Amino acid sequence: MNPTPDTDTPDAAAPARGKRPKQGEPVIDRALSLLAVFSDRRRALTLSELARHADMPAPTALRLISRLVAWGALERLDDGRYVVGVRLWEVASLSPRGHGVREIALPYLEDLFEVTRHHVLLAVRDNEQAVLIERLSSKDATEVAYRVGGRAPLRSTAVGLVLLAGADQQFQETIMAKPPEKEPGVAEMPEGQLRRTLSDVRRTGIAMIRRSHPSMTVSVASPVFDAQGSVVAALSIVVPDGSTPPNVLAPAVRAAARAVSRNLGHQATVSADVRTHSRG
Amino acid sequence: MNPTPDTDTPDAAAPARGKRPKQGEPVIDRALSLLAVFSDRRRALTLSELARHADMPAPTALRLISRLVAWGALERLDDGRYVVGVRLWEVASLSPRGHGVREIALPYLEDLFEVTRHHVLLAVRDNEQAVLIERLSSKDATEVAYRVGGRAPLRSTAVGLVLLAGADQQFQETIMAKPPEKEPGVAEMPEGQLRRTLSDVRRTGIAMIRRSHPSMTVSVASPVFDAQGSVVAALSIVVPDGSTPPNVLAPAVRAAARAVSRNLGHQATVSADVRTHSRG
DNA sequence: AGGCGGCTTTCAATGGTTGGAATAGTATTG
DNA sequence: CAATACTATTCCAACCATTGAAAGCCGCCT
Repeated sequence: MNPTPDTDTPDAAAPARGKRPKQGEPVIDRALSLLAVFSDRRRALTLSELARHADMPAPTALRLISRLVAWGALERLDDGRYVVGVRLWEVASLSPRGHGVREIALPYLEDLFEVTRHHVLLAVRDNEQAVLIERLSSKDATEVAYRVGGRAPLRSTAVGLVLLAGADQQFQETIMAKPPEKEPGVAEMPEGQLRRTLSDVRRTGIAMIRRSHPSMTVSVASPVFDAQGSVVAALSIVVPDGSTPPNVLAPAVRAAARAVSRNLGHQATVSADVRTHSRG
Repeated sequence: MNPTPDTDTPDAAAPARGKRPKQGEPVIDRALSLLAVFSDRRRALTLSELARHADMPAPTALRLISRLVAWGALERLDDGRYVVGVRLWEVASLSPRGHGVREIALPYLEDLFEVTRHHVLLAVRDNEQAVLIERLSSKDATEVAYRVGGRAPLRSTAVGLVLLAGADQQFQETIMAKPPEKEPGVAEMPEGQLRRTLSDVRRTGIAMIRRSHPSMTVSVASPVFDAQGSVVAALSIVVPDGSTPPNVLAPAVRAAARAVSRNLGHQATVSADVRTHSRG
């Protein structure tokens, strides 16, 4: 029912035909932005949802998605919605900092978990946050804040503090220059105290955080080193506040972290003089 | 090199300039084929290696890779090589059939593992193979054939048989029409026996495979169902041949698989076919 | 019985993409 | 130390994959 179906002459000033408002973004970026739409809360999405969130026309989204589905990066459910596919998961499992450390650490995490029956976590740093690589939990454990694959702030979690303490100086300054992420149930640390804490973490190999939010818990974390002596991950245990005293947990966590480090090729050199002088 | 270096006028018959040998492949496919180059054996690759294996010119590969790195799908190591990135792993962790079932199944896998101290596996089907989603192993367990993220044949592994038995009829016929994948250390099954085996698996909820290759082991697997009653995964245990009798393991594996199924929303209806469960 | 929303196909215009060539950097060899 | 070989990176003109409005479908709600 077009009100003016007659005149097929758009006349002058009507280049409405070939219009391409905002071409210019590389195809890959668009495809990746489609993947980025998926989140903890959005695990199954329709075409239009994907198109909307990735900010592109439906036909374009469909074409890209079809390719992703053909390859296996996405899968289509019976109801027409799309989910992240096993093929992508498969490739991602080759990520050294993802499944790589996980695979090596898992047996030790299991031992720790079996002995304590509390949450055991493994996390790595990605940019300005910690990413949870693994979490072992019994069915009846306390409520926990983070899920595997999720992100946590550096300044207000035990694993975060460990990873931050192990990062290079410049990065630490960058982080401290920024306002801290608000984290519910965790006391915010003034900069001075944070610096002292980080220094302590480096010295003792232990970070500790008490939080009250999802539930009253204490987290104890310890760094995992690679062969070059860099902190590549943080191992932690989360227990209900008041159950096992933290100072009892610390040695177990440290021991587990050291075991993992050793398996990563870290030479647990005795204290000092670990300076390598190579490349500027 | 050029026999006529003088005249800078290419003159006629010099179409060497604009040559387009084999353009025509969508950009995404190329990017994905770069990701596909990574494998268990190739976890860190140089630009030229990637370009070679993905069969594309280095500049093209570089451009695509740069985008992938910018997004976090790949990461660049200090030595210039590329590895799969944490960001990709993060998105992949949203895969329902990957980390999804894993997350739900993990506590039960842990229980089973803790009691038996043998390998516990979780696998899903992707196309014509099983993909290993999770594997719990103690540090001192027997040698094992597959790694998490790896693939296994459907016809010659316990999890494979379970997944095959749970697939739709048409798919099963497709598989059986093809020559079986050669698998070292596993006796090949003639079609008739395979059909009988699959039928047994459906009836009893248990598949069993004895293999001699990496070491002498027996695998016992059982299906995991979703709310619709489809087989979405297979749970299995792998023990050294001659240790625990398989008929002792079967109930434990079945129970664990059922527990996972229930958590996935499966209503364990009492099937008419299963009137006597203890096969006598 | 019509409107609405989402999904899919079509197609001409075009700009992102391409890859040879050249340059720069780096490791290996004589 | 030069020669060699390889890899990584930049450049750019030709061009084809990509684009998105438009229109056709389909199912659903009213």
